[in-house]
Amino acid sequence: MSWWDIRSRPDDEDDRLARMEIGEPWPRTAAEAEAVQERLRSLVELTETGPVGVKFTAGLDVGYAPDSDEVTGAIVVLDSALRIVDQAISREKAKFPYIPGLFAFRELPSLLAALDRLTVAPDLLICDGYGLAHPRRFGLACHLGVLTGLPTIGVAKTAFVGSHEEPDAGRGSWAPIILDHEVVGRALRTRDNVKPVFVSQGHRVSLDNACAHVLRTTPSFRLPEPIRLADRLSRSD
DNA sequence: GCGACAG
DNA sequence: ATCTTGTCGC
Repeated sequence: MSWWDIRSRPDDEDDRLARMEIGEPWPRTAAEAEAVQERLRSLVELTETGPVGVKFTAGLDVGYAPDSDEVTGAIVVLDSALRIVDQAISREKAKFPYIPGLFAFRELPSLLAALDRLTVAPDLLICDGYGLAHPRRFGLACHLGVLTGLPTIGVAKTAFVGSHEEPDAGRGSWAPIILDHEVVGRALRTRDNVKPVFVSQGHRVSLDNACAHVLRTTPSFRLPEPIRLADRLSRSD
């Protein structure tokens, strides 16, 4: 049995929750984690249009080792020509199990540690997962944005919440993702005749610009180059 | 109640 | 996410 127990109850409500917003301590139960999401979601900024001349774009991903409970957070920073200018990893024991909707509590600690190890400060973070397109409108990209204050975008490889039409076959085509009668993201085609990716706002970037940044950083493959490279880095060694 | 469910 | 044989399609 693992050290966590998602069935156990929190003891001392409010002060404990307030401290958990900044990760002291890190939530241990699903109820605690959901409460933190409910409290932090009001801090998400969705009306800013986003940075214009982005110099350094970071891609973030987390890799899992086969026979351990270790996670490896990886970040790659690219310049506007998509050349690598910095990268960092952080490997540590997982602090939360994988639970759909609470994904961030598993991946955030190693990503924040890796961010601390960068020497080049990114202007924009592209996260592997969702942002606004989330049951409580607070996916990994929103959470990372609120904690760092940086503009963030969520890019996921599979559908999670909401529904969407099939976008046209050409690169750049898209269809809105609808959840509870609201637009929470887009299914965006990044290559002709290839499955779309799922883009949603994280923090301080409009949906239009989020999609523009995704296309700008996706010259060759299905996924944005920053995420591809971070994924590769998270598996190395 | 049952299945589905970002990585 | 990761393991992993075979299978289907271009």
